[in-house]
Amino acid sequence: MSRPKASRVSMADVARLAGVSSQTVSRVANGHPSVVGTTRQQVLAAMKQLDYRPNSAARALKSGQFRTIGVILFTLSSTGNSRTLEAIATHAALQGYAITLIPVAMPTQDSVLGAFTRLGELAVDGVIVIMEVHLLDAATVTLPPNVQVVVVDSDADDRYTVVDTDQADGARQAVTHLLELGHRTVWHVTGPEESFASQRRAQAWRDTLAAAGRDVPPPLHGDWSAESGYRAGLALAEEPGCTAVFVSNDQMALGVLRALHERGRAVPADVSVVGFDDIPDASSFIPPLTTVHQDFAEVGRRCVEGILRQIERGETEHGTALVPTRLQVRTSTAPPPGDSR
Amino acid sequence: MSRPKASRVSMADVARLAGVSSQTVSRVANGHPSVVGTTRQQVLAAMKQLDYRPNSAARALKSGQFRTIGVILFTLSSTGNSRTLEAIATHAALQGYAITLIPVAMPTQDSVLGAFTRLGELAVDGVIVIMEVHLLDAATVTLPPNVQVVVVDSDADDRYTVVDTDQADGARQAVTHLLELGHRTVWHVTGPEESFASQRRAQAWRDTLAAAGRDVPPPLHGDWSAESGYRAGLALAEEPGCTAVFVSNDQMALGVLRALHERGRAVPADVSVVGFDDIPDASSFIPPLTTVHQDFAEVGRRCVEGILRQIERGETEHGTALVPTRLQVRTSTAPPPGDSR
DNA sequence: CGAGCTGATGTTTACGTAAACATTACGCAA
DNA sequence: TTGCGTAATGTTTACGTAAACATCAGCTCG
Repeated sequence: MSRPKASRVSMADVARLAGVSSQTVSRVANGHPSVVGTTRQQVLAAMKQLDYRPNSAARALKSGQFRTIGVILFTLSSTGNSRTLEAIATHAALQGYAITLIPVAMPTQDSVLGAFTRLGELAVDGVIVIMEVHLLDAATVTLPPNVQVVVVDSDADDRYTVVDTDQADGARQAVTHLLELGHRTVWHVTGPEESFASQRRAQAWRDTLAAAGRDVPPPLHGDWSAESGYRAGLALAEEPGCTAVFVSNDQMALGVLRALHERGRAVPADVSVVGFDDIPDASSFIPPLTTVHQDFAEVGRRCVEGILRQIERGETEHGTALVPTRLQVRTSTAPPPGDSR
Repeated sequence: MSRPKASRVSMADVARLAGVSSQTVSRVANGHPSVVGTTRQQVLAAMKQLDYRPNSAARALKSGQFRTIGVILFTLSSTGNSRTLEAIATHAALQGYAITLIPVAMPTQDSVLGAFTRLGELAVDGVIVIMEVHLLDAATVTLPPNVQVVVVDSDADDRYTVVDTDQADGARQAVTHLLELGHRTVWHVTGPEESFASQRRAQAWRDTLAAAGRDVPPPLHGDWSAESGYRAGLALAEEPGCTAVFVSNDQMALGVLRALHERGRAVPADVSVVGFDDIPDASSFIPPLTTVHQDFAEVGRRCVEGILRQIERGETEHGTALVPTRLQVRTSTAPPPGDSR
């Protein structure tokens, strides 16, 4: 085990060994052009010999930039959040930025406020918020100056740059698919009320049915969890007229599938089910789930792009970027029973 | 929108407004006892008025500590990793530490090496590695001094502090449960070869069967994905003697369930299935899955504890902490067919 | 042949904080 | 009263880096 006492090697140490000034070392470290080849070689050799590593704290202090992006989120337990985070981390690393995680213990304004307060002292150049913005409103005042914000899952709001999956179009594709199979109408299991994503999926479901002149059944409410989907599914199993369900995420769809199975309603023979997200497991549900594919990687990529545009180029126009979705058809959907097509 | 030009407020600014020296401001900021009440009030008022926020870069430069922990991981797509990360982030925040995420694009030694090199320039006091350590070996040399390491999923190895779920005991519980139900033996679907977790679960499966004097069927190999579990499940469905399967994680178990269902083998009437992890969705599988519950939150908590012990108290004894597991019995397990108990 | 320029390198300084040391002022004991 | 200790606060300095400015040598061109 190496002794931990080894104090850090600084530019001055390298400079001394290489017989140059520390400024020259700095120039070599930052790839400044006006250093002649032989000098550069000496410095590089000295760096290597001493195992020199730049001190990011000093660099940040001098430059005022941390090359770090903070990500505020409530939970990693949803596939969407963790996949988005992963994509953000990957793309940020590619651009030479680090990611600092700022978990919010509970989705209350107080906790969010606390997170933002801590953030004030944190070394970040920008923040990506993966959370409903209405929780953000009260916190705005405490945001430090010079810190940029990009938001996922937001109300359309010109105070922030927003990146989001095209929820409405995804829901429309799901409902249209079921109608085209011949179903007279489509039932719906929503996510939690506070979620803008859930709201938009529900609204698009309603609109699509209305546009086709169909009845709009009362929506059932879930909370994204498979368990809540199971409860909704039990209720749906009691509705004899229900032949098609659009569930607001895949986990709840899993619960719906189980409830229907337990109640003896076959999927897709009796009831067709469509989910939303296309989590990796969806293709292994019983039966494999037809679902709206979300491109989380793209969402993450655009978040990083957006925040870097603000940090590095000082752009402040707050646009909304919608990432398209795609319906992934598997075997949980079919024409309604009695349909002979 | 506030102008982003607002340059940061420093201690000197606060000191000027409060009519004290900047050192007094520093003392107030750090809760130093020897500041009299009235002075403290003045300083606090000035801080508030100017919206002062300490500059963490300067603080880190001065103190040599970043109050930040780096977390290196390969992917967030597995439930275990993201739940562990979440727990780490929560507990670190509680202790006043921030988390920096260091994603490794691919699980190759080169990528890991790259991550560690970047890490050298990164502002972290310690690192938690959620990854098989054999990928770590080549990278060790490049680890900066003064950076402590805690490892999850490791070989027993006294070079690092290791925190891990008690894989072996979990697997033993799973197999014992099936044997006690009356099954003559238990088949097994493994995770990827490189994973120590998978290796240990497989070894414990083998040992438990051997200790009970049972035959050890050839293990089937998966890669943690539901799809790979499905393929293993298809093979198992062809084994008439197979009445019980221990699958190395819940996602693969999901695939096994689908394969058995498609091949007309009823679970648990014909075949019993046990998983590992107890992901939230496991209770909504068809049928709800009996599985080994992992306490990811506890793993995360102990990781943070371990790394802080090294960072703050300089302890360097490298122990291994095993977090216990618990068998969560649901309805995917039953006595074998023909068993009349 | 020297003025002026250019390219390479060195010197000074500032970033914001906090440890170490210095200076007050006040109270209490001799 | 004087001297000394102590509590409260101020002053100096260093952390490692990089921008700004300074210097110096060599070279071109009138």
